[in-house]
Amino acid sequence: MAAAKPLSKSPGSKNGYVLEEQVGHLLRRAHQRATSIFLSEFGNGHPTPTQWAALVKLGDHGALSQNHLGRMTAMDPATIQGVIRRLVERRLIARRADRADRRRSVLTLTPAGRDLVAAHRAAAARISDATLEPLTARQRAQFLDLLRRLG
Amino acid sequence: MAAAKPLSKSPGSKNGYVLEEQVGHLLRRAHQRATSIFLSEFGNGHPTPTQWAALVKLGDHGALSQNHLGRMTAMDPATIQGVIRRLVERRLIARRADRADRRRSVLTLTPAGRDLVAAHRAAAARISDATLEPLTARQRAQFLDLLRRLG
DNA sequence: CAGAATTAGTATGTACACGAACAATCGGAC
DNA sequence: GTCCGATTGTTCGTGTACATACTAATTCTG
Repeated sequence: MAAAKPLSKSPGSKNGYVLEEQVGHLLRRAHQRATSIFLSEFGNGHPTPTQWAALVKLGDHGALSQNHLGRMTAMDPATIQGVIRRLVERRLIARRADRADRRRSVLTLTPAGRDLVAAHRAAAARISDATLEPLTARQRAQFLDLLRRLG
Repeated sequence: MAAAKPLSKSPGSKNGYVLEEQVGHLLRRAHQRATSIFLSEFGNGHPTPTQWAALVKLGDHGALSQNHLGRMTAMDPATIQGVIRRLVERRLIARRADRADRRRSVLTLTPAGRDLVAAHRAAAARISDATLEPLTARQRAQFLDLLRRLG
């Protein structure tokens, strides 16, 4: 017997490999959920998660080059390029040439960008809370700790 | 004092909101890392994580409609559409019309698809292991448990 | 100081991810 | 049996994510 037909019961399979038990799959789903919560809380009025990350970091540090900001927010040069372009188009970030290093452009928040960050800090905190909502306080701390180790 | 200049020291900021302590950011980074490990282990010879998920699920269940498979692998209709299209182009999945329901198309693995899944199960298991490598055995179990609750 | 290695930023191509809108079809209420 | 709501699959638009490849500018090294 055996072969062609799918004889297994629930999620299982021939071997012990069950998709929904794999870290990668679970991480993908958790990330999807986090993103979805973020977008619904921030409304369609933009700042996506990565855009928010760039704005916050720039607010914290004042002025950074594009690639430097990318490193701080875990985006490679090709990715941060698009994120910054859209934020510049929306006039939340300003770019000017760096006189000291002509390869670089210096990024800063515009007044509108600063306002937006200030206005959304509370919502951002709520989002983190909502994302962890299924866990108890102790579990949250544990989870964040383990997630950080995985970095 | 205070105002315009970024006076804070390390990652911190005016308020208590530190980007690298937020779940969403940590999940994004962890997911990036998992994807990167997956791609380097599977080589450039394709199956991406989502393609792998679709292939495995289809191997486990034998025959499914496209949207149904999407639900099982956590992909919305628009996303699974592209994933399946690419797998059909690579002749790893076959689609035929469902006579009972003319909206649906039935998906199955081709022999090549079945072979690929069989040949890569071991590598897939290694990937999950490598992804959890920074954690001890107990931490891994804990982490997976918490991740599942977050689903 | 000249050449080599690095770094900043851009462009292109592929692949998720999802909202929104759509046509075709199915199922059930009546 | 017909209309209505739900489902299947597609397309479009926007936004990550990354490899690769390329230019320009800077820094390192001999």
